[in-house]
Amino acid sequence: MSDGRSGAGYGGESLLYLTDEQLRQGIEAMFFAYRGFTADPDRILADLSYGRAHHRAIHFIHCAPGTTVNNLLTILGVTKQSLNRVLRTLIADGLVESRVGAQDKRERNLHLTEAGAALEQKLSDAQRARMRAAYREAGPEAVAGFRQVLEAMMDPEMRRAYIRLRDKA
Amino acid sequence: MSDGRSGAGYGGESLLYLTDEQLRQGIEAMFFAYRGFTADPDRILADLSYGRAHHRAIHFIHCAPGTTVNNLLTILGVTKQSLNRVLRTLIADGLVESRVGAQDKRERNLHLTEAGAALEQKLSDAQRARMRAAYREAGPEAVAGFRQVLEAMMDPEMRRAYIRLRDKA
DNA sequence: CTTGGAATGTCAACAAGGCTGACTTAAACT
DNA sequence: AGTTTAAGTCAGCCTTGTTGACATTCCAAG
Repeated sequence: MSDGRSGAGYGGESLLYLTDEQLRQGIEAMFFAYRGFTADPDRILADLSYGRAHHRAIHFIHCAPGTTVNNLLTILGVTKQSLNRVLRTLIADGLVESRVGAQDKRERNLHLTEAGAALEQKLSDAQRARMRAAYREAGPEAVAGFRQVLEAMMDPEMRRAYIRLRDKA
Repeated sequence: MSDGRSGAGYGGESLLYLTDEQLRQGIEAMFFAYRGFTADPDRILADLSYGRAHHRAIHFIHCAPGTTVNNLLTILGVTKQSLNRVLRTLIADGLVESRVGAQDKRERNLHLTEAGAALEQKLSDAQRARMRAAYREAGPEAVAGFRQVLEAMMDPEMRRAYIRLRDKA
């Protein structure tokens, strides 16, 4: 399994022969890049004594206003108890509003308040600024490739969720 | 290379104009992809009651055998107390060996034992398998772009560390 | 109509792994 | 000799994951 090289796939193997070393570099690139990716929002959140979990909740509530707790759970891939803790503080702090469902009263529909939307804006401005700079530096074709590889790296279920969100916009 | 258009409704021509929506999609792609990226090793580690922190330590000790604690600290971006907790269990479990430095006896040079190397192999085989599949699916040019964007997204300091590791190999 | 099961959300307690701060030890440098 | 540096330790805190127990609501079968 580790002759330092990995087998060739169907078609065009001469162009795509992936050594363990090349793959290892990709792994490290993901590690370091993800750190950069989260660094700016993390700094903002630290001042507010929130964490990355709060950011994720705010992000997806912003993208899908009125979503239920269960929806959010699936997207975020955490337990409902874990999410609930974060949600509770956001609601207590007046950033998120939780309305009892109209048809099904078991559900809660989640929305950002004005204050919540303002924080969302601040956080994503910071994150987008870095992303924009990286996109500009790398160029359009690199960006297309970037997105293709990321998509191929997702778990199938998450990939479907991602595509659903993408196409809705 | 000249038509520059590849799926995903992402036209390269629009890159001077990076809409918030396009950037948001990139942000979500990073989020979902990173989850996939860590999923396989996480499963293996859970059975051993280790966590991602142990994986990272093992990974970088493997890449730079004989590295010092201080080096590792800088690469991983955590405090020595945090790293020490992880390192202590790895040493106690016989996966990592800590040798007093030859020239500077204050330093400790870290190496994987045979058992440590075996676990490293198992973890990175899993992670590489996914990476390889994603690379194959996306194709060589996408991979080049992927790496370029990731590199541009890193903090400058981490970028230097990344390049140093890359060029050493 | 009632009742039992499924879905949804909440509360409590615990563990991993970050963090800070204070301190020790040993070696190196000046 | 005195200072600085590398490493390790102890204590305690916070965020954010986890399970388990529980309350509420809905719906469908009896």
